[in-house]
Amino acid sequence: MANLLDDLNPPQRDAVMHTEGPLLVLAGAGSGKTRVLTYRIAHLIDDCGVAPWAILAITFTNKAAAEMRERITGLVGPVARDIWASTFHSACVRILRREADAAGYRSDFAIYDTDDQLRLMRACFADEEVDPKRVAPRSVLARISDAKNRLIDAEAFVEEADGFGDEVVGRLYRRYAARLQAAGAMDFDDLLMVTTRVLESDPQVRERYQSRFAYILVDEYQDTNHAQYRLVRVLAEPQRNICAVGDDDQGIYSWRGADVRNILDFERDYPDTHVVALEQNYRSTGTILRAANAVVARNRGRRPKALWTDQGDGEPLHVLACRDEHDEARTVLAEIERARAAGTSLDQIAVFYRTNAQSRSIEDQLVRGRIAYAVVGGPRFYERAEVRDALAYLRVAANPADEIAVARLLGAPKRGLGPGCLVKLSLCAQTHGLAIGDAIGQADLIAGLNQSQRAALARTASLLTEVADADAAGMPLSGLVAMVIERSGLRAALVIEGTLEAQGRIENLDELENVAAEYHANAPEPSLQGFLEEVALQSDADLVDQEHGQVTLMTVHNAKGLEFDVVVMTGMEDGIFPHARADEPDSLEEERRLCYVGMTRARRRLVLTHAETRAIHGGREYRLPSRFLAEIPRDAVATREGAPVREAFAGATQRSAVVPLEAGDTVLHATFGEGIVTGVESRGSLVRVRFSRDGTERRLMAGAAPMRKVG
DNA sequence: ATTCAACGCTTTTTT
DNA sequence: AGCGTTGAAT
Repeated sequence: MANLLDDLNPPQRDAVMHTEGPLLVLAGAGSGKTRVLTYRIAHLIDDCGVAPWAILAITFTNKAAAEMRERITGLVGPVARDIWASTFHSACVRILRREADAAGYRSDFAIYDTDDQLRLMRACFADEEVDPKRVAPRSVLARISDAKNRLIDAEAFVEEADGFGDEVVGRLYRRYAARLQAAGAMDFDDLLMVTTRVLESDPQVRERYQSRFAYILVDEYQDTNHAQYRLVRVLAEPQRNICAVGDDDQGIYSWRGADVRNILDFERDYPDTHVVALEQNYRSTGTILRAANAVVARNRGRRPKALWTDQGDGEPLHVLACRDEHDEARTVLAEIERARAAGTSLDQIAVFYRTNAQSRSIEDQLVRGRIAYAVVGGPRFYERAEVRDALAYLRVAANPADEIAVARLLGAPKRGLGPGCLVKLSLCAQTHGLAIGDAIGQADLIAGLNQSQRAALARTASLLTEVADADAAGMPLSGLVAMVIERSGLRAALVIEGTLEAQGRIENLDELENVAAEYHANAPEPSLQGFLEEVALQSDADLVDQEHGQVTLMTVHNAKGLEFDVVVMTGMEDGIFPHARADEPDSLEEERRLCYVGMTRARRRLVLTHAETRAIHGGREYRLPSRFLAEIPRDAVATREGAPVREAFAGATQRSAVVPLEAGDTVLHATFGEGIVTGVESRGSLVRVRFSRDGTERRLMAGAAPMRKVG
């Protein structure tokens, strides 16, 4: 360990060595906070004799937790396995499974994600006879989420309700909470709220975890909400060995209840706090850093700080104006090809955007350019309809009370079991005191069903029982998944459909089987419940794969914690970034922090693009460059105008005037090697080339592609 | 009672 | 451009 400390600069070392009492690490972007966190834990274990299981390390994503554990393993060996390193939500689930009794739940509770929540809320609207067109179910869910994040349960909400709107929300909140409870389910916010409530109200449970977790570390502390704040606070007592790491300039989740005050007020909450500021940046060039600092410096109410680097200035930023989103996409493509020609590997290139919808035009262009890419956070695998359908069977097998999953499974595949049938089923369950999933097997108790419906229900019931039995008998998960896919008829229905789209869905079902097999092979204690839990708590950011030679496309939110040699930030336009709905001063400041987060992901080259017009909601709108662009010092930017694509096309004409490419020419490409021109399009600006190395034919931009004529 | 096809409204960011 | 609701067909 002693020599490990040599890897650290003085403030980093200070943060690692200060083990007792509250510690606040203000870690600027790229200042090596992960290293501090891992070394600190290694130091606790190796030098201070702290038991690994007495350490609770909270990270923002599961992936970050896994990586941290891996790095600590590298430092202290396999004992790192016993550290509790996880997200808030995962840690809460783990506590709640043990303490379900005290929390008033069964230990096999299901976890409802956004989609489940919405379905359940729609049912509540029906119960309460609220018109979903007058009040949006999503907005009610948002209100409830907000309340739960502030630890306000339905009863407290109703008590405080103020005005008619609140009265309606209160009624829906009550109903929603009751139905969740009846379904044996918790939503994401419940995980935090219920855990905190149990810890705060039950002395036995509290004592158990307080004495267990002697050392607590929380990463991304600026993005904790009130419930998380209270959770940490109660767990940290009485020793208060709490280490909070964060950066108030990177708080980007206030819309999700995160409260930057948690980090700004840390010293007030823990008066004897030792504060360490990490301000040396090891990631970016001086120019990128200077530009990002200048932008975020416009925010009021931040801790003043000055990130610095001893690396050189590097190259200037590039701000590129584009005609429209297609032009912008071509610009991105050109930028990627340029970076690749300069020797940057694709996985060191990222494209950011403010909203997910923006990925589409860029994806189209990358497909044309044959650039391998991965979109983080589009339609998630586990959110695809067919995958959810299959999962619904597993969910009901694990928890028959899960009414949302029952509703889902009845409709997939189509077999004459619709909403009417669901109503009868739930009525039957109620009158006979059965879980709704168990009522499926009691079709003879239900009046008004036809013969084929009874048969379908019976088949479904026996499948569910068999899945549950097979699980109990220890059948591997992939076997359970296969059983569901085959026996439910999900696969057969898609095979009959026979379309290309159905083919893709079948592949997704196969992939689910693979995922299950992988889970079974990797999880320490695989179980059906554990699998469903992982599915529910997996985040988009967990799926970032920076090792497979692909460009990464993602929202700026998902980029937090990552770094790339080359970053292209697209859609730098007022109304998009900052977003049009961020019109209040506070939310504008959050947009600015988001911009700062995006900019500071870049190590060497940062390109910002904006389009003059953009297709939005059907129509085409004129857009002004983002005000954030104007906040970047002029002398940090190389290009202010002139779309590079237009430059590229101009260059193409110029160059083709000198060396016009035509079919039959031999060219040498920086990446693909030698090839023969097989065709020319768009008056010479696009050429088709068949490359001899791999036999592929590619369409390339004559002016922009890193390629020259050799014969 | 279920299913399918057309219409109209809506979208920021996510554990 | 996608989804959910509505209305018509089976």
